[in-house]
Amino acid sequence: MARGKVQMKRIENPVHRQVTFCKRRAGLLKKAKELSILCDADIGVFIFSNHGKLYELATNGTMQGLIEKYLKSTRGAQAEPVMQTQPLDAKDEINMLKQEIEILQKGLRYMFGGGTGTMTLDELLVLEKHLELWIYNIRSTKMDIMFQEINLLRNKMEENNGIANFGPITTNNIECPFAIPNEIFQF
Amino acid sequence: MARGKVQMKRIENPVHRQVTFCKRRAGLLKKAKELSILCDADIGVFIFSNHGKLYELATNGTMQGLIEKYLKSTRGAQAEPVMQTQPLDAKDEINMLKQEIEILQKGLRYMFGGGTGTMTLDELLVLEKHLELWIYNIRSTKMDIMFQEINLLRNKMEENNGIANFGPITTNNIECPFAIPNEIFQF
DNA sequence: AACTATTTATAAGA
DNA sequence: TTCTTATAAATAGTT
Repeated sequence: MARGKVQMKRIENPVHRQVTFCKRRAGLLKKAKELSILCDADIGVFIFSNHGKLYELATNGTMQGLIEKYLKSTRGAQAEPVMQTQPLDAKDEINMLKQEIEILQKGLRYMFGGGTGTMTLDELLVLEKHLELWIYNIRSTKMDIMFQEINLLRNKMEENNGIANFGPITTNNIECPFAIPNEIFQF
Repeated sequence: MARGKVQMKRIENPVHRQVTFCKRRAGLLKKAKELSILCDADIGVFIFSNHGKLYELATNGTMQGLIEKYLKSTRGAQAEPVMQTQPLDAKDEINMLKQEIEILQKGLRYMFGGGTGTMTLDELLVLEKHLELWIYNIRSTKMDIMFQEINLLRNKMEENNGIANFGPITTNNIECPFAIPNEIFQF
């Protein structure tokens, strides 16, 4: 467009092509932005260079949002390639949540282990002890909850029959390790 | 850009805006096509007019294909066949993951709050399972490390005495559940 | 839509 | 890449 007309075909010289790509890419994105502003339009552009690098512009909100809008818009007309936005959203959300779980777990590791991803034997021992304590606490709490529930049940029964006689109480995997004093049912 | 510079803001006159939209839209799509041809790039453009009408260009293949490429590119190397999971499964998975996150977060609070929070029995069971798995992984890792160390030690001893005879190997709480073949000490 | 007067974009060179 | 500049293209305002 300057210093000579350009032939509309692939530029074979790679350096030349790269330079032109840079310049025209910038130009295209600028034009897109201008159109969007002047005419209040919503525009998405993505450009993959011949080596696969992505350049993008979404004039309003995110590219994700625009793509969804696009898919909605097209499926109305075509009636067939439908129902694709939902799975996309879902996939995204799942990935995000999985990442979040990763992070939480990493966070836990940091707090207990004290840092690195590759832990030493000693660190592992410390972590293991922490977790064992944690599980112990969880099991205690489970016990507490079950006792409370038994207590409630017991009180209800008392209203009718007087005090019943329970056998040994177990939860999931654990037998209650101590005798349950009757006082526990009486506050 | 001719007969006067243009202010870079929304054109308020609707007729004027519509005309400019037409002209510049054509220009943008032309530029996109040219860039694609000249520089061997893969370009997607979609334009929604302010009244919601869609204009699009996909320079190579379909917009669908481009969008998939885009999503793959932005999502990192996940490279899944993007559009095919069942929405219901996805929703289920999302809910499960969300619940899991809740539980992990509560678990953190629970641990650092010194024990009791307000976790339900079911939540405690889930957390317990997490921790059990975690401990299992820790113990596996410990095993690996110890085997490695034994291996090193063994090699050193070989330099002096030849092959020694180890008894059953145990780590903290777990006895090694299988016989260790002598070959393991010989690379 | 067509027609220009101008502004922009940009090819080639440095 | 970036800058420069001659020229090709795009396009704002008008018809």
